[in-house]
Amino acid sequence: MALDTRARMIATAMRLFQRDGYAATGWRGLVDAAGTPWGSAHHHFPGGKEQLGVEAVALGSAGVLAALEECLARKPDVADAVQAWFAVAAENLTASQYECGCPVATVALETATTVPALGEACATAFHSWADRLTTALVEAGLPKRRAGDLACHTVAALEGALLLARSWRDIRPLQAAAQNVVTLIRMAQEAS
Amino acid sequence: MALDTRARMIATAMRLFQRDGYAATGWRGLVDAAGTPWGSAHHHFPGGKEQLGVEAVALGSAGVLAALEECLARKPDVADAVQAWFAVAAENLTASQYECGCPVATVALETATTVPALGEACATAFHSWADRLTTALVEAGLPKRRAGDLACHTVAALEGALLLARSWRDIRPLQAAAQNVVTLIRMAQEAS
DNA sequence: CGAACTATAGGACGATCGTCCTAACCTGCC
DNA sequence: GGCAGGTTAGGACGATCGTCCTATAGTTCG
Repeated sequence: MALDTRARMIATAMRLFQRDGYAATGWRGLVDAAGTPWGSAHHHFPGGKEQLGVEAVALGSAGVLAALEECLARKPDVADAVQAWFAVAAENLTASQYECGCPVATVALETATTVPALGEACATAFHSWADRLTTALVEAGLPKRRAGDLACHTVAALEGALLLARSWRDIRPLQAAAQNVVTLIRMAQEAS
Repeated sequence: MALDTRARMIATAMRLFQRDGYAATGWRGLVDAAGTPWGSAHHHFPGGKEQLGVEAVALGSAGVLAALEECLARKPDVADAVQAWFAVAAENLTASQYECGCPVATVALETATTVPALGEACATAFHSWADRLTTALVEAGLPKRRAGDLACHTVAALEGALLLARSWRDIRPLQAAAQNVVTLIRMAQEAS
């Protein structure tokens, strides 16, 4: 099955890119890890490694967004949903022995100023999360401007906390970030 | 002058590592950018690229810590100092055309689980900032536990905001993060 | 059956990687 | 002046990189 091979390559790329980075991950290591044929790499991704990177970032981005969506659906209160979102991130981190933090951040930092296509894919990913969060906060009654700022800060806090947690091999930064962000959201809700 | 060459190599490595990442930066590009002799690379860094990485991270870490220290010295109020710290980061980002965000974050994500020596150097860097911030918050009257959590969240917010700002080529995430963190600090001060 | 298309197989290719080596150069001290 | 140490010069070395190619196997439809 062709789709199976392609999808497996993208999924493996997402995992390796977030663990080792974009530059340090090669085609050969990728096809070895994915168990996919080395000969079809360029066939499935005629755009080369850059195309693979864009698709891997898109897949990771969609996964994080889906997790947020599910938290919002499960928890009627926005602050609770955000808390749950951070908990999912912490769970993924520990379950992977601190290998899988954010599927976008590593690639984003590596390619922000040097590989335009990848930089844009990462920027889009971050925007999609912040946008979804913004609408949720607006629906919770926050003024649009405050909702946007708070959503932006929430995404930043998640990313930074994931970075610290991965570096320290300790999920405490995620817990601290979640607690503080929840406080800010509750405060903003009361003020509106 | 020997020290001059070595120091220039480390400073250039710090800049290139944070722009392109650790894996994507090679010795040859480094000595070209630094204008230092290619033949002395291994002479000054017998530990190889890994040693260069550790020293570059240490230099970057010291720079960020020095900036925080200066903000704390200049502003008597902790919240004001943190605000100024974020402003310095934003200034560095725009002055470098969004190339220089955090000198540690890129390397940290790339090497957290794969290059122990570098991973530890990055963890130490983050800890040094959080520790300094914690003592400042304790001196401002916060209970130790709350000070630690807040310091951790502040560092995470700075890192995450730098990531978003670099990706979006927009310093607004840094401003939003600063504002929210300052709010949290002021609130904690009032509660104590 | 056989033609048309997609996927796999496996490797060639030049470029670049990090490491390491030897010869030359410089500077200061006997 | 001569000699020892640290520094620079420049490149060799094998490994690995991303890209691209031809040949084979599998599938789809006439």
